[in-house]
Amino acid sequence: MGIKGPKGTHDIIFNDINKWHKIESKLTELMKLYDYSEIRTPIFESTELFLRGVGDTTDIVDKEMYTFLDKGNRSITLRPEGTASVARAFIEHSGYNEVLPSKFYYIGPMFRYSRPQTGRYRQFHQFGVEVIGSINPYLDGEVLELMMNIFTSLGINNLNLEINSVGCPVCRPIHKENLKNYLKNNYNDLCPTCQTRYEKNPLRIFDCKNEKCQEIISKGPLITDHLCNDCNEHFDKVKNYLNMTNVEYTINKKMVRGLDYYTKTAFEITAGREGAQSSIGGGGRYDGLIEELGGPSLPGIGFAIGLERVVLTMEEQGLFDNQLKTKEKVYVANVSENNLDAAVKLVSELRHNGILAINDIMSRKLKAQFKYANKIDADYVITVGDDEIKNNIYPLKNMNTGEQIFCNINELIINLRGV
RNA sequence: GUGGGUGUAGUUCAGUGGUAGAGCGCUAGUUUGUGGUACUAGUUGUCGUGGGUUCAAAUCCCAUCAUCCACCCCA
Repeated sequence: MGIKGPKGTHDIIFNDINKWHKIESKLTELMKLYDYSEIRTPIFESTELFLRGVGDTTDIVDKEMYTFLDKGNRSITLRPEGTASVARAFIEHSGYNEVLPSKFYYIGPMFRYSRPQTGRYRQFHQFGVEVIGSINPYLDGEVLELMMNIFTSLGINNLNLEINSVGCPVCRPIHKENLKNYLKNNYNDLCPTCQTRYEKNPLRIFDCKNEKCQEIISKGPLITDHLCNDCNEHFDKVKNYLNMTNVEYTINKKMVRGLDYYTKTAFEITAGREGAQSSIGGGGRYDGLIEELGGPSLPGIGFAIGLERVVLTMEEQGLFDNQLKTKEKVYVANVSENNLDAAVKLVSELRHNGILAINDIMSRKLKAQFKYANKIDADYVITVGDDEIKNNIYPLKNMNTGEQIFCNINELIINLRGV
């Protein structure tokens, strides 16, 4: 069978690339409207960046990183997410000395070592946005509204935005202690993973699917009910922004997110897919991250969306069906091998006049060339033969209507330029 | 990392112990320089890989790899 792509990777090839182009062009179009600029960071970084940035109690760092030593014995990791790299680049290039806030977007491959399944790959692609330098809750609102605008602009239905506040360094430690005190009595009834969570990161017990754990945790204290004044006000203003801009959302008081750096606003979005991998985007505020990575104390917020999942969702919702062709296609057929040179010259001339034109490169007979033109969805066929060359009169056939008109080369160009 | 399903032509799959198959696709042809339909012909396989059982294995058994699905986690 020859060599196959490594486990968990996939090729975007043939018709599929058009789906990606459609999404990507919509993304860049929207980024211009919101005035975000692209940032391109390396796909590998020092392992330490993710240990400190993402957090070493997270599953991503714990068991999903592609880490290796390079030839200089440096520990390198293929990026599992984008935020840490953006933060690192921002600090490294003293973004804090530039006008704030910094508004970035990125798009590119991410890498996580886990068992592949629907909507999940080892190399997958994320689009993400990061804004650094503003603590204003209306920024949270803007970022959320932007994310929803992306999905709705792509035509995606059944969107469900869930938001929550996970507190800040003032209120979260207190809540953590409360939670631990509450859970102490039920410790033995927790599942084994939650028992370790109890020690390392008790908030994540909210994520457990185990019924018993859910029953226990559902009676426990919720962070949202014990936020400090600052966090409470912040959360209220975020909700206000969403209400003003008609963004629908639900509050999920149990949502905690898998990355350690989140503070205050956290959110996640699904798009109606049943069960597995329904999440197509998520993010939150990370007010401590820049400082944690050695920069000044600057707040930040961002989100990432999983492009494979967007493609999947759009396929399921039938959003790729009537893709508009961007350009009309002209096929120049040659009656015999003798006319090939003339066809090539004509094609070249058409192309230099901004017309999409192609000619036979498979030595097909005339009839087969027409079949081919049909298969590749050509809109027009020009036939080049001895008589045409001699008289400078070429048949121009409209492949959709079947009509054929005759004109000279200049008229061909004039006719085709307009289409 | 845990559990389950599936590996046969480019693709979707049939074949359950006895000569390797079908649809779709692709290529060509159906006389003279014009496509979509129809008809005809052709095309690609170490039946995932390695071992075992058997006179005989695509078929049964074991292993392995790949892939898909679910859990975990996330996008």
